[in-house]
Amino acid sequence: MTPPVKRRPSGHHHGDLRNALERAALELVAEKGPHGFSLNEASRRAGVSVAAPYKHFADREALLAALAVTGYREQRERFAGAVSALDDPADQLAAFAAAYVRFAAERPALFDVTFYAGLDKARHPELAEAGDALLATLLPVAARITSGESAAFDLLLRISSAAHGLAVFLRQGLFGVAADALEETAHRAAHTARALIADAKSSAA
Amino acid sequence: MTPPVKRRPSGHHHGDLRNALERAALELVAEKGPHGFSLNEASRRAGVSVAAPYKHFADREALLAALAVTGYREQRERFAGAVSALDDPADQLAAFAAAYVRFAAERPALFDVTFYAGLDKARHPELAEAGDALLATLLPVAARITSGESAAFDLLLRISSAAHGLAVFLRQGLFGVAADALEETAHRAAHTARALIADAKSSAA
DNA sequence: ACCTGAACACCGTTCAAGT
DNA sequence: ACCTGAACACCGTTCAAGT
Repeated sequence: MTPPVKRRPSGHHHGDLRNALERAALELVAEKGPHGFSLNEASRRAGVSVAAPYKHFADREALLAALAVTGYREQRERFAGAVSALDDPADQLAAFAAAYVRFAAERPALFDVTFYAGLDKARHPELAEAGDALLATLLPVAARITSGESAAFDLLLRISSAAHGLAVFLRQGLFGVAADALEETAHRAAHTARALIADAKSSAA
Repeated sequence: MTPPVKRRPSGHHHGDLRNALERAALELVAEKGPHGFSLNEASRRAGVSVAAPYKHFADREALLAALAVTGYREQRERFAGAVSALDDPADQLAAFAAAYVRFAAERPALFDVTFYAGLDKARHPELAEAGDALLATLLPVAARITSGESAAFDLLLRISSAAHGLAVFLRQGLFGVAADALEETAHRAAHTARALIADAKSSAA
């Protein structure tokens, strides 16, 4: 039997304060929204002083940025999974669009932190990198449909922005999109993706 | 010559503190982003005590909600203008999509407050109303293209979410969309709208 | 009716000090 | 190396009091 990890030598921590803080932060966002997160409250939940986080994160924003990187990474994994499960590139992009909406619905706190925490990309280059990695995963798929790299980027941007818009509407209940209309909205994203693919093909012809 | 309005009887205000606070708030958001706004700083800029705003707004969120209503209203005006300048419904919806992107680029602070301030619609029914008013302006246009109210709503939702996604990407510099690529992005939104219209027509046929 | 002054709990951040 | 304790400026909000 593994010993319980509850006791920690007072004055030190259990060795993974960084992760504990990230988890507490995500909890807080889930409970009170991206604005309800405070470093002090997260410290309290992790059982440390309010000064402790500064040994692991430069400031409040840096913790959020770390979570956002996690968000991008999980998106990339989901998208890669959706792509690798199919063969036809149009099917793959439609699945990507649906997965985008599903990510927002199934990981709402992570989605909000990643896209709604007001993180400045210029101040957090890791975010730009994570975003580029996402793009790099999908670009080859789009390139199998279009002729030319530029057209592939264009198509991918259109599908992504349409999926993002639907994901945001779903998250915020905008435009009459009910928060529980996940399947309908995911289907809508896939449908839109197919329409944009058809348009890209007819433009190329 | 109209007398300068600078002097105010100390102890009272110039009579429009509410507006002065809203302007100061929008200034702050423009300067430091939607999270950089504080009621105290806005009070300072308006030249009143930190308690004064509470005679005009229930709390910090209520001020933001008032600004968001302004945002929806200005959007509606812009969209109505784009629609009334044209005759063909497809042209009108394409112009609407382009205007959506332009609003984000030309009124960034207002766009951010309206969509990125984390306002809870359940707690601010005025927001839901303003959003519905927007929808009501565009629905008849979409209905001229589709057969049936439900299909019109569907088409409008697709065009709006695509435009919203592009607007967000432009505002946040996501997905390689440069912040200064306004015309290109507006054109992209219009193009996407036309593709979705074509798809709606072919689905109906 | 509209505003001030003072107060409270809370937050982000810093820094010297402890182990 | 990693954390605490105490401190600072700042914030949202309340309330009694002033005119």
